[in-house]
This record gives sequence, structure tokens and C-alpha cells, in this order.
Amino acid sequence: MASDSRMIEGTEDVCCPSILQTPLDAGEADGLARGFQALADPVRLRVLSMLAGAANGEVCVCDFVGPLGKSQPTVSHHLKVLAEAGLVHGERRGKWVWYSLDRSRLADLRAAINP
Amino acid sequence: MASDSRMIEGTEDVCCPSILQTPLDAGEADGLARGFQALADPVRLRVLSMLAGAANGEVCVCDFVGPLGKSQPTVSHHLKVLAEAGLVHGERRGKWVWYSLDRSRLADLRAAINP
DNA sequence: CGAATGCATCGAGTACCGTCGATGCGTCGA
DNA sequence: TCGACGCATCGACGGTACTCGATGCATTCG
Repeated sequence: MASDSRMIEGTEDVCCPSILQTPLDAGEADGLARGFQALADPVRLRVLSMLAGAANGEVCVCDFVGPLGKSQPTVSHHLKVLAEAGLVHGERRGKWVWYSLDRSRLADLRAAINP
Repeated sequence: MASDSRMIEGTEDVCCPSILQTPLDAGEADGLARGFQALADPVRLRVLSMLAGAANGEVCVCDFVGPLGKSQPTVSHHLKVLAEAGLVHGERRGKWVWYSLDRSRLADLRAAINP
């Protein structure tokens, strides 16, 4: 089975490399770029925004479709991208799947561009 | 329109909306996504890294090509993307063009994902 | 003035991404 | 049990991004 889970290889100690590391290694840059690529979409940013502003910290998938103005498969696709980037986490409860924001993962990316 | 001035004073425009603004406006998300898209490439991250670590704060284009392992047109393309995102600034001096890092622009993006 | 150097732009090829309709799977209610 | 509902996946389409060779423009040097 192609377990192609492209985790950020190596350097388990270095959880969040900074671009200030000179020179930034090609591998580190690649992993970091994947993280920022998850943020490089307006729909995904609005998803994170809704999650950050949710009263109980989680939002049902069905509550994303309307406000985002995108089809249900499109919303599901973006949620998958965010989940693979470790920025959100989905939990199934009954018929519904509730997504929550992983703020520590967001903080990692933020620390990478910390001057 | 009773627009409550909850903006951070001192910032002339809506330069850096946060994803915590709920709900994040579609237009704001679009502009923010363009900023993060500039960071969503390993070559550009390494460019920023080299600029951040430069002794005098600037790097000549000719000094990017070798370490990055990319062709000169490719390097020039990425520098243009970064410049259009406001993350770097190029200045011509004689035959050479020196690029420098705009740390405030980077701080804007960092503030947008501030939990 | 002509040759050489440094950088930007152009054009093409390839790959990837966002989007949606159709479909499948799991869950709940009648 | 069966239909309805919620969500994920599939397949396809159009658009966009990355890359590089070729070329053009500006500057410098001999």
C-alpha cells in the first residue's frame, strides 16, 4: 500500500524551522511550504476564521457550506487539505462531523516567519 | 453604516486582517491568501531565509542562483512574486540588483494567524 | 563604439489546484 | 427494514503555477 503520508521528514527535534535559519535547508523549506500552501486559499482561511470564532470551538460541516458559498464536495476537499496539514481535526458524532482548530499547529507556522 | 472602529489604530488601511475576525470577509480572505501563497513555495522561503541572514540585509540576484540550484529566469520569477507580495524590495545599483527583506510585511502575515 | 555581463521578459511544456456533479458509505428516524 | 440525511470520494474540466531555454534591455568595460 502506498503509505505516501508525506510527513515532515527528519529533525523531530526541530518541530518548526524558522526562515531565519540561514541557509534554510531545502527539505525544511519544502515542509514549511506545504504548511503555508494550506493557508494560501481564501476558502480555507475563512474556514479557519469560522473555527476560530466558533462559540464551542467546533463547527459542523453542514454549517460551512452555506456561509462559504461553495458546494459540499468543495468544502469537504478543503477540510481534508487543512486536516492533512494538521491545522484542523475532524470528529464524527452521529451523522455529523465536527471540525476544530489546532491552534498549536498554526502557532508553528507563525513562528516560522517570526523576525 | 455605523462601522465600529475596531481596527487597530496606526494602520492606515485594512492591511492585515486577522482570521480571528469572524466571519472573515471574502475579500479580506482573498488578499490574505495571496500573501500566504507567496510563502507557499520552498524556493521563495529559502530566498527569504537568505535575505534574513544576509549580513548587510541585502543579496544580489547573482548570489541567489548558485545556492538555490535554480536557473536565473526561475530565480527572477520568484523574486518578482515576492516583490509583488510586498515581501521583498529590489534596488538596482549599476549592473546588479540587490534585494532586501520587508520585515513589516512579513509581520502582517504573521499577525493574521495570531491565535 | 563594440563586446560582455547582469537581470527581466517571453514562450512553451508539464504538473498541480480548485471546483462541481455524480456516486458511495455510514448513520439516524419512521 | 427502508428511506432520508450528512459527508467523503471519484472523475473531469478549466485555470494556474513552476521551470527553463531563448531573447531583449540596460549597464559596464576595454
